[in-house]
Amino acid sequence: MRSYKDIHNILLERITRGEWPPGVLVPAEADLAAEFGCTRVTVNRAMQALADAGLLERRRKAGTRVVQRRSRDAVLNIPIVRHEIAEREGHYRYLLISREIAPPPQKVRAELGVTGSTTALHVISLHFADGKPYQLEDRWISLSAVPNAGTESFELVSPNEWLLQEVPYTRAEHVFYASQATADETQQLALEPGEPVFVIERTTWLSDDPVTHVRLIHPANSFRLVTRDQPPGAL
Amino acid sequence: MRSYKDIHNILLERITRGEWPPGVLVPAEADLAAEFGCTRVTVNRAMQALADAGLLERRRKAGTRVVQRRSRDAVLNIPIVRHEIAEREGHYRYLLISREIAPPPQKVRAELGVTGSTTALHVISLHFADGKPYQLEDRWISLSAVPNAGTESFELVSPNEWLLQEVPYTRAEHVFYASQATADETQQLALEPGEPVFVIERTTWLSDDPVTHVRLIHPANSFRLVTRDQPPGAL
DNA sequence: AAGTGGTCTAGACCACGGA
DNA sequence: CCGTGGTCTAGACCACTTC
Repeated sequence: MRSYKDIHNILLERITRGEWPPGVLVPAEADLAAEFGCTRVTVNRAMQALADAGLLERRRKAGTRVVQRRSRDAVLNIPIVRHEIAEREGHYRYLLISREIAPPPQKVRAELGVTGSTTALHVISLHFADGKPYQLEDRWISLSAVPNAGTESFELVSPNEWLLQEVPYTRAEHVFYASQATADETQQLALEPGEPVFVIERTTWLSDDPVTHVRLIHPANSFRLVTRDQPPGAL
Repeated sequence: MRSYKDIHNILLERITRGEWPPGVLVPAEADLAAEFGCTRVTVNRAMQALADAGLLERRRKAGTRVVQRRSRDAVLNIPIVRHEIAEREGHYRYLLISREIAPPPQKVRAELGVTGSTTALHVISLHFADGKPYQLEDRWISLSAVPNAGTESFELVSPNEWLLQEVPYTRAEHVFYASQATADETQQLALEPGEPVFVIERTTWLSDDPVTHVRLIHPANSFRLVTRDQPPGAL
């Protein structure tokens, strides 16, 4: 028996092997159904999966073509720091540095899409791995989107972890970059002056309502992001 | 009429709104089919999409549960440099620095999974945006996997672009990190001493056969990676 | 044993969009 | 127009896995 997964894998191989090079028109569903001795629906299921993965482009009447790839995708998995460190069997420690309600600076207001004198919750905290500073978390939380955050002290649970567990989100944007540590960061992360840091900035929304904006700052020498190893279009 | 996409979106909303919190057992396919007035197959299609996106966990007999999320995913799009710069309406220039066939150093051998005295093609090149160095590309190409590369000069087309067009791949691994530029890098990227750089390392395979390993080095002050803005589990 | 998801078939109708 | 993909239904059988 040929399942749609079998068919998917056969087609995937034809693409990755170069038997069906980019740009080429592949046979119609009906023809492939005949070839594999199954229904058109089964072939459709397999081809849709490949289209979802970005390997095929399908248009009615025009048929299905192999996509000409102009870029590569990398799927990053950004875990909760505590789990990340625990998985490496390191010793984890969390420290709350400050917590206050204040109007965010201009830059953060732009990210969160809030105006004027709206206040938000500002939490700065530090995550240690084996006694050394691993991540500085500088976060603003919208109190209108997350009123519960106002009564959470964040002394024992980091905002990162608390939010991921408590607050659903519909959209997230990430920016990654390298820079030199500021004076504050140098001190809090116990760095040498001028040392590079790796920064992750994230903003999340709950259906167009901004929830939180955070900067996660890591000493460059102890931090790397690695893609989950997942072949494109695998089932 | 309720299509499987409608049902998908309804269920997605129930999850992201918190109506179905993490860990909870959701109704069986048959029940939902009754609720939406459609066949079980249609509900199945919708729920499978949510399971593929990692929002649901399904097991026969045990039923379907909302996943407790322990991390966030970020989908990065890493374009060909030339397109990236062209899209910003910048001026692009490419320069081949060196091209030689040699045995790779230990580190690269480990990445490529090759042994001893196997030789490979080593190409170093530089990509400019508006006259300023933007990316230093330091690449090793397996000549057994890509014999064609031996006859390509790479004087006009960068290896990055040539490979993406010419050579299919089945798997890719990425590592991202920040560091201080080495002496060579400082000189080639026209940096001040000690300036930070943002490094992308990538290895690709064609069905367990290593194809290429590359280090892409960017001046930190002109480079940031941004996620494609794609809600989790969208159809 | 029984409940749940996984998948197939056969036939049907529709929606899009190229010629 | 009419070929192609998109999707639904009804019924069926199977494959797990928990009870």
